[in-house]
Amino acid sequence: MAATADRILDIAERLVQTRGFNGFSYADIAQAMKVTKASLHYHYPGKADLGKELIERYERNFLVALGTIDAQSTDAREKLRRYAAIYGDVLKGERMCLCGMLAAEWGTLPKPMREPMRHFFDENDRWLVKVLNEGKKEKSLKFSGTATEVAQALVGTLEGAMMIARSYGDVARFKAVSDRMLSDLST
Amino acid sequence: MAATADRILDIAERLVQTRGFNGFSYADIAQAMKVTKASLHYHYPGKADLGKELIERYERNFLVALGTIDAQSTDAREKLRRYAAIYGDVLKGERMCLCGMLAAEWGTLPKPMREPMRHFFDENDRWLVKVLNEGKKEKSLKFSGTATEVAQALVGTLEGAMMIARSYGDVARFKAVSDRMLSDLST
DNA sequence: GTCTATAGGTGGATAGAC
DNA sequence: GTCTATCCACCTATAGAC
Repeated sequence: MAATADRILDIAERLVQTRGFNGFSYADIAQAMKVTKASLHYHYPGKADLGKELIERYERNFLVALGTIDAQSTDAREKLRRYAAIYGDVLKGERMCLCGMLAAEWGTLPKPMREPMRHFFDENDRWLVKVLNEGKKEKSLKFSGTATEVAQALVGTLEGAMMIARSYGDVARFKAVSDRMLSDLST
Repeated sequence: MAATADRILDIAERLVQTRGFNGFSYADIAQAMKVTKASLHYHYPGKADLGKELIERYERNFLVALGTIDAQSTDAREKLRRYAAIYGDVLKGERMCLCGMLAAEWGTLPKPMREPMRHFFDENDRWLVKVLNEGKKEKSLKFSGTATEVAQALVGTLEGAMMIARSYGDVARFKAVSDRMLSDLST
């Protein structure tokens, strides 16, 4: 039954985004679901297995959201605005980006989770580079340097600003940084 | 004897910067120093006490470094370049910024460490705002929006880019983002 | 200040009944 | 699939000898 496995992921996802991968245990999930720890091991034998699934589902959902942005936006500037809004919405839920959190925990992250985590950022870069070039061509965006550099700066800024704003409990702080960045890129 | 207490901080600092506050234990420090765990508790009764001292020393050292930059730089643009270089040097040592790491672990961070951690960022902002305004006045720097917004964007970008670059083992990736940001602010 | 010894708890994980 | 029961490693922390 995928339902249980998915509920586990839902709860684990929230825990990682708020407390980090090293900051939660099977016991936390078990308590939230009102099952025993042993049941969880049936669905995900080890914590690293759970973590890997978590990242892969998160990336799938993220890519679907980017597809929706592509389908519904009129220009590249609007796409970028909506991209940043995703991060803002996560922060409003008092969460960090799942992969931003895991990047911070890189030093202790189980091997099977490392490559999938970077893959998330690679896909983000790929989409952003596409949008940035599109925006330059249609003249809704302007920037100096390569699109790749700008894309990486963009992700870095959003992840970093999010992380710091969360520790101040101040979503407006994130919004100010995000808006300024977008206006700097706008024609 | 301050020497032992300081050695403990040295080792704990490296551990937090590489593995996070939840990613190391008294046993790790004890092993590295070749003493027992019990000895460490004599110097720092609880892990939160150790963490608090860690942040406060880190901030003191950081502020000294900023003072040196103030004393030795010819203009604000140069100050900013050297500020970013501090982050780059930390990353070259395969470490994260201590407080960037703790910001990611906000959700599980012991209460006594929270305010000191934010104080570090407040002091960074304060210094950056001063430098940014100075640079605008002397025309070595240019930017839109308020100096506070730019300062917060700057710290966010450096912390975020650092975190992601570390997970790629790619210092050049950080340097590219950092350099681009500085050139965008330069006249 | 540092040690031995240990308490009391929690971590991830497994065996085997139902 | 979920349970009870249990394992063992590790965690932070303390008492008390030296």
